[in-house]
Amino acid sequence: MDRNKQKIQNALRKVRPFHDMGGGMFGQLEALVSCREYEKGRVLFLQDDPADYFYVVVCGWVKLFRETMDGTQAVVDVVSEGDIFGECGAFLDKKYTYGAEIVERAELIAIPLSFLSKSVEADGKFAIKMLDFMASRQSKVAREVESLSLQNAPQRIGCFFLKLVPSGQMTDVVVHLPYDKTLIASRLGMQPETFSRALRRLADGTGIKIRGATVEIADVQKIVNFSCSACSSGFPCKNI
Amino acid sequence: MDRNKQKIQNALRKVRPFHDMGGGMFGQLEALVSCREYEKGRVLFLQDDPADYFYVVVCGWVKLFRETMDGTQAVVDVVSEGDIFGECGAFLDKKYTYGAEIVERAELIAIPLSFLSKSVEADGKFAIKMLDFMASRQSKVAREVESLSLQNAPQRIGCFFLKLVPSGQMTDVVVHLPYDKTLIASRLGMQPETFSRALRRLADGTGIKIRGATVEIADVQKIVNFSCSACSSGFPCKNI
DNA sequence: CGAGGGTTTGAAGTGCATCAAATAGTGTGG
DNA sequence: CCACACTATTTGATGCACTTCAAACCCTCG
Repeated sequence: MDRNKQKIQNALRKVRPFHDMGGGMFGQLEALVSCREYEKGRVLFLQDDPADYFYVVVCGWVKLFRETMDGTQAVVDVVSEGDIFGECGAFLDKKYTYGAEIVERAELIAIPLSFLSKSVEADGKFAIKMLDFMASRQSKVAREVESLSLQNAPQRIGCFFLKLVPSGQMTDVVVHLPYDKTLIASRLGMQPETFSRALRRLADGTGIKIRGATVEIADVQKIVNFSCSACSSGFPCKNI
Repeated sequence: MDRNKQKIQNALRKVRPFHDMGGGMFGQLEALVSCREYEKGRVLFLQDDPADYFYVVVCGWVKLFRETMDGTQAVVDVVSEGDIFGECGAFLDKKYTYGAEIVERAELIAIPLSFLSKSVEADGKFAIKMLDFMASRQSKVAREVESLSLQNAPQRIGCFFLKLVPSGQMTDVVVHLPYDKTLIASRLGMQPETFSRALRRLADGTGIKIRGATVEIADVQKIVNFSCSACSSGFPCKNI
């Protein structure tokens, strides 16, 4: 039990807008939350479902998506450790604006949305932190829009890889694709076939080596040159 | 003077998150703000400029954009009456995350960002309203992402027209394009030439008539059928 | 009236999607 | 440990949508 509390506190410390949450606030929170494991394929909620909880990702990957009337799916985001999702349900009509599905076995902390709105209302400092978080999230999404309209398929993949590279490392990096290539493809707004071919074009242009789900990057700068000229955030473009 | 105050108060009443602002808050505000006219072409600020003010649009149109290293421009949004912009500068690094340029002569109210952060910190109810606003803004941008990846050019234009139709009206609507076709094109992530041709395809498919900047829509439902099947927000999809 | 930007049209090229099929990879039960 | 089923990924062929470049047209405004 105590171990679980410790885990939750550690996890929250890494997550905006909770990273410097005071002991008092944590005290209120710990009674309310649970940390659980979820299997791949599990659907947490769907778009327009009434919303009660939002989630903090401790580990694993979660796909956020929307579905059109004719059945196609658009991937809004794929989130992981240190991200939160579902917080949109605290506002608007208390409905989720996207669906959420586990794509790699994940541990999640579920927190009542009521806790979030109460905290915002009662604690001005926390409200600022929350707004700060929302603003950065928004600028992240704005960049997605830009990326879709200004970068071609190989460039978008390069951009995606750059975000996986530990910051500071510029040579001989090995990164691991965090989830299916098919999902990466739809995350980047392209078809799986296009992804496969674009990946080859990227490799030809930057000298990276692809072996299954492993990518060996000899020179990070080559990817920067290849991808970032068509993007308005210079490198490093990690989402603030 | 008094007339100006009246105008500002009326304008703010139509704008989230200020629509039901109390008299006290307005009292603090009125000393700080000004309402001015700006000519077409005027650049208010650029991406990464240090931010002091955010703006409320009383009338006119303002383009929000980002520029890449190779000089291309991505239009993030084009806002008008009832919208605010630049509020992102209150958070993050106190920098604007996009540039702003007047595209149709506009009247704007400039409000110090410090007023915004103080109000959020001091007034819990207002903080909630602000977050509500940010959440709806975000879901709007998420829809843009979706729209870019799931709808083709003529469908995106149809979607754009639907947002110009007064709600409820379903037959014999005449709408007026609010700004240059070239700008609409880049707002929708396409080239002017593509816009021109796609507009014709839309007209062929839905029976609308284009005369210069005027669009005559005999049957709104035809546009809905044409555009909305590839979108996850049903009609009406006005941005909440 | 003439200059300049906005808009349309034409022709040609590119990139991505689609359909179809082969191949690799993964987990299953025998 | 192998055979099988099933999924993920790659490859090929083809078509369409959008872009690009070039030029004409239109409209407005000095």
